[in-house]
Amino acid sequence: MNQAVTYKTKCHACPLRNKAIFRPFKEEELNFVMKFKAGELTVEEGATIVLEDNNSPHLYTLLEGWAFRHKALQDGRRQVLNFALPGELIGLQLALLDEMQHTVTALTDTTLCVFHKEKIWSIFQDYPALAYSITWMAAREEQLIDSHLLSLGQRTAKERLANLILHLYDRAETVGYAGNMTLDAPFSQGHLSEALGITTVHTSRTIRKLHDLELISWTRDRIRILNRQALEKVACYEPVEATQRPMI
Amino acid sequence: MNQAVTYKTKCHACPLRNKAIFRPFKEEELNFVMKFKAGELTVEEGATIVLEDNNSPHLYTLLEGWAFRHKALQDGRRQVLNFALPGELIGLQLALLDEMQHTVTALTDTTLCVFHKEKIWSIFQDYPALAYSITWMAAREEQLIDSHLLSLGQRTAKERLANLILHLYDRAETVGYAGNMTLDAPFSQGHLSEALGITTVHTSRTIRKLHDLELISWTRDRIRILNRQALEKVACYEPVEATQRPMI
DNA sequence: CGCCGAATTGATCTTCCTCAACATTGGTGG
DNA sequence: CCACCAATGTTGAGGAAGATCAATTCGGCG
Repeated sequence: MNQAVTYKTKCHACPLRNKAIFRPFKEEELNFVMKFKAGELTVEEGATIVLEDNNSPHLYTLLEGWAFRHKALQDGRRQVLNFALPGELIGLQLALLDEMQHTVTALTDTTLCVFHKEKIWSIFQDYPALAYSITWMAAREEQLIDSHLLSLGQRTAKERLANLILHLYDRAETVGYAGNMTLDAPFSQGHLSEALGITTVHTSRTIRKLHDLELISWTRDRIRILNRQALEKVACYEPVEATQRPMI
Repeated sequence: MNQAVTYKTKCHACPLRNKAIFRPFKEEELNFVMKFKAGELTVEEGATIVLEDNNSPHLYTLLEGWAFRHKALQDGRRQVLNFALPGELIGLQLALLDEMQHTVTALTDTTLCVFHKEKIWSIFQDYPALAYSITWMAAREEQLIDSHLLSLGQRTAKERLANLILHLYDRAETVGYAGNMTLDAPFSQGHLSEALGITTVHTSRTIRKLHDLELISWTRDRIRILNRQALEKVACYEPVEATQRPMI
């Protein structure tokens, strides 16, 4: 399963923490996280990070790359629940509820920080500030899914697509994966379809529509927003405000 | 806004805690929660409990009745994100993220336990077990939304409805709001439609289909499951297992 | 160059929406 | 207690959004 454990990055030298979007860490907190950290993991594009119903003993923070959470019906229909970007926790449900009801797959080659999930309890006992951060992140994830749910339930395909592009752009920008109206998009139209709840055929046609309206341009691995204002209008977009957030 | 504060129920005499579904509480924990509790609130059917963008200083536990979380687009299209039953936290996103991106409305007359949200931090500091419970509940809520998301994205209207009925029945049963294949259903077809992401017209027709298949019966305020096995099949249902859960 | 997976396009079918009329229910006031 | 009203639910007809099926085309890559 294309996974390799290494111990490269020390938390103090964590390349993520410098990003403006993350709340600064005290020396003390860093030391604590270091103790909590079990190692580092590299996962290749397309490989599974956490499998549904699989009781892995780990909890992760995505350090580098894209991943996505998804969930399938018995007959194979699959829904992408959300995309994950660096700084986000993976496997929290598993750690807390002792069961995973979705799968997480690497969209690109990824690097992850590995934690032992049994130690999560010690965080709650010894480091309330970190425990609070974890809960904060869980609540934020819920917000993201809430708005995705609103999309699937109420928006048309075109609105959904426009919305997803803007949403991913904004999130990717905070970690340097997008900027200058350009989003490095490692997902295929297939992934997009599964997130939007429409077929690939219809996704292709919908992209074309936005393209013809000169709102976006689309190349294999790059999405460019040509007219943000108009795109937001199509999307009925409500921006995610970008206050500093915690990270573990 | 039809809200009245009282101080009736002492946590020790909380009518909910006896339910088998909830994890037993130590005397010590009860005392702590008592201190945290600010009072009790009664909200009438149809009234708003927490409003989007409104920075209420409170966090609630639903004690009695049904509520629902929903979120709307500017043009009025509205999506029900989830229904809330006794024992569930309301307003956690607000308490943690300091902003609410959805509204919570009482579906029936409800009673709520009121907490001051600033005190949430003291829970994390002084009572890690309770903090853990809060996070647990957040993670579980995420699971529920995940599976709702799967429905909206991948299931047909008929499957969605069948699924929602089973899901609500199972959840309601754990708190005594359903049993014997009968669910006391305080929601209108309108609410159901907004949860399923389809129009009321189509909801009505879809109910009729399940009715004609003799899977359910439907009266104004009561849904009866006539053939659970067949209904599960239609729904592609995956049951929520019912392990004991925490409550605050 | 040839292959394979991903993307595009067209034609047709199904699901669900829209609009509009009508029925039913529960509540309210005379 | 009945009559009326508003909200909710039902039914029909026609239309639009999106699915399905199938045939190409495109774009890396060995």
